[in-house]
Amino acid sequence: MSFPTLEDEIAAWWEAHGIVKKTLAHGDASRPFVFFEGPPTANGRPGIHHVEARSSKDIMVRFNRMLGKKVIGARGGWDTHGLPVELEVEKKLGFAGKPDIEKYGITEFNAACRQSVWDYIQEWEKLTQRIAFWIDLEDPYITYDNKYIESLWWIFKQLNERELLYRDYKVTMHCPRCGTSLSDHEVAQGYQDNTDDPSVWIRFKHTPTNHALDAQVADAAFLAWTTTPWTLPANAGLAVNPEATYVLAEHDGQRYIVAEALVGAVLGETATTVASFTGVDLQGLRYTPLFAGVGDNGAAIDLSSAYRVVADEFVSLEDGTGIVHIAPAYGDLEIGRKYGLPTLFSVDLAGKVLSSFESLGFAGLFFKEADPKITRHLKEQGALFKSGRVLHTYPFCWRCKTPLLFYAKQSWYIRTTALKQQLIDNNKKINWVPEHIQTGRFGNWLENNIDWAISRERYWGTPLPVWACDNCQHIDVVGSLAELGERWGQDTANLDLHRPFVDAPTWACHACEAGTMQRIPDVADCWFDSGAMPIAQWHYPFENQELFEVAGQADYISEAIDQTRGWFYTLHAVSTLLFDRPAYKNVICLGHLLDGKGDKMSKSKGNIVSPWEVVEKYGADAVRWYMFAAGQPYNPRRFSADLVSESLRQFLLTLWNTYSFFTTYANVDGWTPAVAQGDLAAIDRWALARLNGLVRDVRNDLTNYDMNTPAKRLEQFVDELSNWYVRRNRRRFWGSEMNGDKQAAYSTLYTCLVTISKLLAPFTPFVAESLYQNLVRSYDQNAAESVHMALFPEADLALIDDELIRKTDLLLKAVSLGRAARKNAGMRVRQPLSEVLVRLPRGEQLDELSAELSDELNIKSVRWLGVGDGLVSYRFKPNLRSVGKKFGKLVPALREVLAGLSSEQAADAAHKVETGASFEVEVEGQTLTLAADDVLMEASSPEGYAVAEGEGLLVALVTTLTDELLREGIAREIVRNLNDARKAADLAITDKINATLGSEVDLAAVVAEYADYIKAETLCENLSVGDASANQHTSTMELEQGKLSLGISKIA
RNA sequence: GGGCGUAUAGCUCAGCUGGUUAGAGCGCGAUCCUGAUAAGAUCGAGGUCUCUGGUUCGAGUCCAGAUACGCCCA
Repeated sequence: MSFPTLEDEIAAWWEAHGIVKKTLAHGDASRPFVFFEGPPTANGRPGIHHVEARSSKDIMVRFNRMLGKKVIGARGGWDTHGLPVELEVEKKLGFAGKPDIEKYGITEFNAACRQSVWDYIQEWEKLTQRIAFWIDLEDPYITYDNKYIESLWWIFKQLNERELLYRDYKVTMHCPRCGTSLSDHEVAQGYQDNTDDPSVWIRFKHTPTNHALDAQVADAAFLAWTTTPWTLPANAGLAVNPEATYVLAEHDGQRYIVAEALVGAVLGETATTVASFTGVDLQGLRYTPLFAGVGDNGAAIDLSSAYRVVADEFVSLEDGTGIVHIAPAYGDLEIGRKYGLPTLFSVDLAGKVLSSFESLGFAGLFFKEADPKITRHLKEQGALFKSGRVLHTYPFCWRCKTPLLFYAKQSWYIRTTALKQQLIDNNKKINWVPEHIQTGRFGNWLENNIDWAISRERYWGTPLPVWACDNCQHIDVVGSLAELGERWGQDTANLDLHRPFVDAPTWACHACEAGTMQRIPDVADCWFDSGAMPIAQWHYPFENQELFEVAGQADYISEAIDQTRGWFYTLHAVSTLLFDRPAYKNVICLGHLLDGKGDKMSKSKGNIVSPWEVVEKYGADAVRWYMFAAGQPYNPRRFSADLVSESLRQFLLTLWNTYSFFTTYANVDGWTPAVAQGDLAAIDRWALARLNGLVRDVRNDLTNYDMNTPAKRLEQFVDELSNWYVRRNRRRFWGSEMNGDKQAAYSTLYTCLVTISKLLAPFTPFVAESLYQNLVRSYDQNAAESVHMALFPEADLALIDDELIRKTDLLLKAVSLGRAARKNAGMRVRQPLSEVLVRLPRGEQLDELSAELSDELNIKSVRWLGVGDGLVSYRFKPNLRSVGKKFGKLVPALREVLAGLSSEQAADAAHKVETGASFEVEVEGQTLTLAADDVLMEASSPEGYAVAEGEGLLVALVTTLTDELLREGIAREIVRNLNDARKAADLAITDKINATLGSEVDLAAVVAEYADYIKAETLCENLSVGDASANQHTSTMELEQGKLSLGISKIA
């Protein structure tokens, strides 16, 4: 059995019959199920984690389609813009940064980017198909399409009209040499430990205004610490921790304000505390600026709100002075904005000190070189408390090793904070799997929402549709190609909406009638592309307006946890901004797949598992099944190919074996499902009860977006079907003529297999299809053409006989104990025994299943033990669940009292408990009344039997062997060995034989009594005793009496 | 540094509102069963449930703190 081969055949059959297309179109349009495909970029190879993600998407889509719904949005989608794409191309072209791109030409560069995003498209499509993630790959949405971009423009215009689009500073990590901002990812690559930097403590002299503490802190100075003296000319404020304690301390005749926790470290032990304050009280105090503040590009700036103390949680007391110098332009922009501090500048984008500081002698210096000069200047001004050097971690450009600047640049923002409450409220309407994301990671993120910095000074992306007047700064946001054409006065039909073509249209500003409207150079954050996909994939509102009414909000999406602040957020933000509703109703947030050692898979570690390797070896279904069954997909999980192999053997092969058992005999008997179901035996009713319970549960689980629990239920069921139902019923399928009982066995197993094929369809589409085609379509051409267009099974609740299921569970336990008892007594199962004694838990009886028990254990009779028969004694334990609440602290003593009951007391108690009556015990001087349910009663082993016990059950075997039993045992040994011989001789199961038993052992009595039995069991026509003839296959078997030779020959 | 999550047998994972001897599968050893089985059964070896403290008659489970790892953010 090769699953990969089977899958290839099924895939070919799907292809030949157009099944994927038919299925995608299938379903009741009045019951839509909307799915959003989170677009991957195809400029890298798909990994095994993509198999996980795509399987998780597929299973829910398939399931809902099988509920009869019409799935909308099952189409491919490709994310094509963004910095990662640009970097990839830069690398290929050997570029060192933006100047190289400008030199090369934006047209050519963007053409290269457009090309590069498809590098691995074929592999993505192949893998998507191979693992049967059924989406329309012929009509994907592509984020660089003009139509897609036009929808984004429409969104920008909406936002602008509602005043949600604005321009402000944003701190970026800037390389002064390359003249570009770096992405977080790039910055992370360039941190260097042990960077030698200055470490200076600065005095900020208090200035009295109208503050309550003015008098107290008169003539004192705030002490702040920094390792970047070059930012001091841009200082706009000082920050303290609102909850920390600060002191006014005297040191060398000077007064300083520092955090109490750091006073020793900063001022030394000799400092004396004059007064102390809570941080929040210092808020609003003012100080004398060190430098004259300078605005952006040297512009004059309103300084009325500058040079004061603010209080914020972010201030730490671990190092420094507990007072933090704030330079909004160089890293503290959020704080500056939060407290209304102006954004002052000291160096420009090339890292050179601004010319405004000319008179101080350090203008034009590179910021690192300016550090000592600035420090000396401060010393001369008396503002330096002390200085030194420090080794710490600092970021450098990963390309050119230049130290990076935190730099506030003008940037475009979407004012998401204006809709913070709506974002939070809409999140409450989303069903998160797992739940904790909703209030945890995602909820917290929304609570701390900051405006969305939407612009990037890059090339390959959706151009912001913002035109600005070069004279009066008037802004015009363009919402469509048509609008652009109108303003520009030219036809835009063939205009590529990418730089540099989109930069060409200009027009006269009608606000000032002097300037020219020119597009700002920025492109959009590519997260905006994917967050807007619900709208842009349909080119809404320019097309598909009716469809969008339904398709604009997803029933289901799924991606990995790293998308919380990525796609999950951008979808949510765009949908809330535009429509004030969540973009998706249900979301499964996958955990990451880790490698065999628990490490993250990454290219750099070289521990990526290729999906192809696993899929080719074990098949897509095995991989899919592993993804669903191996654990909750939202937990991080370890992955290795061996684990897939295990899950294949464990589940798919067991199922397959059960299925081949069925087909083998159905073929022998020419059985078809178009006949009456026959007389159901108890075990048939059990199987159908379990099956319908399974259907009910699996349906319910999947409805709740749980894919792991149903996978485990299916594993459990298939295991029981194979190892109990089939094993117990082999005899019913084998040999006898067709009758009501055999019919019942066939139809029961058939029903189970057909139902499983449908239940499995969302999980393992190939195997499910194979079973379905052979079991259903081969008999019924009117059935749905593919299992994937069939309806998901519905449970017949009337068949779920819980009582029978419970009893069968008990029976299985008794069987298991019986096998253990046989093992303990050294009694092989083939040797019949005379009697088994079984003590069941109180109130249980298994009379109607006793035949199953004696047959399975090969024991002639079953005797149920009761309290009155004197064979066993009893012992008691408290039933903690009920007794704990009643007796509390007495429980330990009660446990001892019960354990120490005399045999008379125990027998007496057993009689009472057996009838459901209560009994009394003395515990620590108190008389406690114990109801029957307050204790657990266990039977103790009777003497002289082979015994096993557990879970309230006791099984004891009578091991005395009579001659009669021994003869039967020998007969069974012979049957077993003859059947082995048949197998060894490669006979078909229906071949008839002649058999010869050797004469080494006297078997006259056995043969006389059991010849018919042996012949029937082995399809033997003639059974003789003597020497095997020359044409017979011979073998030898061991009996207690000695060796016995066997010979068999096939009857032609 | 912050938020969120994870930690149970050699491996991969269950363990419901606190309850009796903490389970399953794989792997290992032994024995057995079997004309569907690449399977299965029984027994065995393998656990200080990451650590420390607390609540409780009772903690893998609840609370607090710590450690390690992952993701996101600084």
